[in-house]
Amino acid sequence: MSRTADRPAQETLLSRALWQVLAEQGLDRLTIRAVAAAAGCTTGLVMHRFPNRRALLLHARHLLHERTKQRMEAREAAAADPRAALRAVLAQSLAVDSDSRTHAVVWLGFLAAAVSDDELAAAHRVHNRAWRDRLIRLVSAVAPDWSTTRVTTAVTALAAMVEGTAVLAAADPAGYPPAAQRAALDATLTAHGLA
Amino acid sequence: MSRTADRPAQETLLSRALWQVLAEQGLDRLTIRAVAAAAGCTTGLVMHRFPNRRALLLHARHLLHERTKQRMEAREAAAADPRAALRAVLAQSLAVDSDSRTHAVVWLGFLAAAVSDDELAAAHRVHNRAWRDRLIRLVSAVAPDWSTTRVTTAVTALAAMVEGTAVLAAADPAGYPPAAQRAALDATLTAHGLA
DNA sequence: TCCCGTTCGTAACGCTCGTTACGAGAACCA
DNA sequence: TGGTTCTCGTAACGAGCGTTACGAACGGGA
Repeated sequence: MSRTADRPAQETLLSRALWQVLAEQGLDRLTIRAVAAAAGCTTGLVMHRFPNRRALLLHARHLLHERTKQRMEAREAAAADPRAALRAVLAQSLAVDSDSRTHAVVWLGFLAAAVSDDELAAAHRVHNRAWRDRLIRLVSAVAPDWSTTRVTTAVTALAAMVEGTAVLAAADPAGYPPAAQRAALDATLTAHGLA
Repeated sequence: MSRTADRPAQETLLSRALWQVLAEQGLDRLTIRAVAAAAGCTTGLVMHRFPNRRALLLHARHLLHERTKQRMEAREAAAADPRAALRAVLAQSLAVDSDSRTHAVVWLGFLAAAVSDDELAAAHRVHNRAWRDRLIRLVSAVAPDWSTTRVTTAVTALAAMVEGTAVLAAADPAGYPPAAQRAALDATLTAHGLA
């Protein structure tokens, strides 16, 4: 070792810079130079931590997954019963404050990039499958007498509804205020008999 | 006039090339050279029809709107009653065949680009507002006794559900087959009492 | 204290991009 | 038929990108 290398501190510094660039400028402007500028260092350090730009992208995708998982498990654990857990987990996808809005923006960016990038598409499929499995478990707990096809269909509808709300709110925050997003979610849960 | 300039034919040729590049390679790879290659001409012709790349982008955005509008009005006009019209208009947003899938892919690209592009964001807001107004009209026709807040909340939920389904299917076609998308839509309409 | 390995800033290379300038060629008018 | 004008292909420029190479700075072992 030499030259004061504080690895963990640099990791978090670069991850924060990565997230910031991604939220403010979008996926296609996630350049080595932009990350270096946001982190207050030079491209040399960035390239010393990541072999190439692609690794930077995949690390950002990993960060997105980590943050999503953390938030979801915290919400589910804090819920009193399955109904509250289902609503909390679904509401976590909405874009209702600064954090969740940037989260939705970053997610939208990776979703759009996945259509012409096999690796990102594969990552999306894995995480989306896990997300659906979680919802299936929760819906089954709330409505134990439903058939599996009814459960999966309801989960598809619920997942699509919250993700759709999130991306629409990401692109038009003023048109989708938090109250409207929550009202739409509550109306959907009530309509499906899951409220 | 000189040198055999068939304007309308070139317009459609370039529009088709534009759409093809957009569907196959995504918004960020929509370059002058890529469009010229897809159209089988040189960059000179493209730059003679469009002043710059931005005009190309905005024309593509306009194309997206035109195609959406055409498909929606045809479906609504062909419906027997308001319920059928509502379902048809919502189902038009799903990604169930080759055309609607590329449509969803292109729409997803512009949506993601809108978060860091004021002009595209404004265009998105205008068209999304018109889309919501159409849904409000149809839902009001199906459920005339609903309050306006109930109608707008239901419309938000319905719009988010179909757009969410479309973008999820665009990113993971195998995970969201046409039957699953239609089943989710039908379940949602039934749950809301609008089937 | 001297040397060495690690760390990271600096600068360059090649590539692709948008954009511009210029010239060749075809239609049209005289 | 010669000149003019519009059309469009060709080629170049500068900017920004990912990536690489190199060298300076710094801490630790001898």
